[in-house]
Amino acid sequence: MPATAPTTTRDALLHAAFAEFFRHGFQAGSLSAVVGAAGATKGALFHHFAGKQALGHAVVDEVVAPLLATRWLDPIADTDDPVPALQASFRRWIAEDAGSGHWVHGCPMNNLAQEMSPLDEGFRTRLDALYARWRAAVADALARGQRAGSVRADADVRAAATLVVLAQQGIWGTGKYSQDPTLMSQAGEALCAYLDALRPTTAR
Amino acid sequence: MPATAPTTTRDALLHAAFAEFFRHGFQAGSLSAVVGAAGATKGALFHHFAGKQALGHAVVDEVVAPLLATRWLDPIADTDDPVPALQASFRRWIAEDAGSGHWVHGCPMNNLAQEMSPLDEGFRTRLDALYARWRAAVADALARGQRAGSVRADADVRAAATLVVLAQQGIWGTGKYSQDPTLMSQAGEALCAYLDALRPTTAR
DNA sequence: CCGCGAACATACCGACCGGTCGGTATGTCG
DNA sequence: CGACATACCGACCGGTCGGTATGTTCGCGG
Repeated sequence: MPATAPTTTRDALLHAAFAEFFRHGFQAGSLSAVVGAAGATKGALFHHFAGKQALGHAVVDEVVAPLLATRWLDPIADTDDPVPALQASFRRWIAEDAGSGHWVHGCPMNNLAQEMSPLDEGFRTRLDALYARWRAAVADALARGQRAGSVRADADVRAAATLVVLAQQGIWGTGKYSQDPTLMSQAGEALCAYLDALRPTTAR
Repeated sequence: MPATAPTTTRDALLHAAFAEFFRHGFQAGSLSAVVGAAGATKGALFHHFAGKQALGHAVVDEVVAPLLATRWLDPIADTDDPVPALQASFRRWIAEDAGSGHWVHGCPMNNLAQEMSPLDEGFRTRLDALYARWRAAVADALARGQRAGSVRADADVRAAATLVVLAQQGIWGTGKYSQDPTLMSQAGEALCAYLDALRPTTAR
């Protein structure tokens, strides 16, 4: 076994690449900056990844996808009352990103999807699949809510799930260009109001 | 006099730059490609614009802003019944972009806002102002609807306007990564359903 | 008819990019 | 201990980028 575990250098590169692409975009992101931030060298990077494109794909698979799961999928995976769960997620992550300052760079997943989808089919299929999984998770949670009586029976769960995910893109995008956390949370509250309308009238 | 009038060269450069930045983004967009598409030269470009940044700002001021006005602002400028007007706009532009194929590149204004806002304050302030004007136009239209009785009096027009504009970003973003016009129009219909809920219950 | 500046064109520059390649250090294995 | 593999290093390459310096054309006031 080598002195340093092989996964450590690779992971350092992967996370440095995620940060670099998050801040500057994929195309404008510099591999020299990535290896610098990771404390590695070009040789190490090209040893572990076939090229910039492969590095980007690995970032989606191994960094972005788990982030999506912990942030948005897991919190609604088992709930029978999805409306407050979704509202809590939105309020929590809006507040957290506003506090950390990460919000000025938008949503990493949406950034990559918007920049790379028309240019690289590998990026597009990966990110399209992630967004489809996201919509399905929201739709499933809403359907469970319908069965449990916490969501109106006449609600179109597929359309609602599409709107929720699409609104997440819009909210983080709004924060990015406005650099105004007030506007961002106002946008979040507008979505929360929409979600409230999905509850049965008796529960309101 | 040159073979082409001076304003024509400048306009050709401007529109070629708009197309180039729309397809490849601002940073990845090439000035050589711009001058090639415009049938001009580097000398002409740097004669009319101080640099790539100034060219980009001019594209926002002189191409994107008028496009926003004709597409989204003018159609709701005077209406007292904003809900069907907004729905018609969304359905029309979704259908048009799906037909032209432009939709795979998303929304030009949102593309620039997402890419350049964290990097260039000149872009950010311009695009932030355009989005603010957009939100104001929607909110004004909804307020007129309230006065005319075509919009529920208890609706929060500011929050609704924020959601409508944010949803536009999300819908075009969804079309871009999914490359699925069906999903895009489904997203549009989800928003139209939300808009329907803004009408008075008696009108439904 | 002349000069003069605006409107271009052409040739070129340095910087930086992703990617390559010869080499090395540190193992493992028979 | 020799043969080989993995992990990593860093100088270097071709190419493209935004930008510039200089030359040329041409309408137009005098």
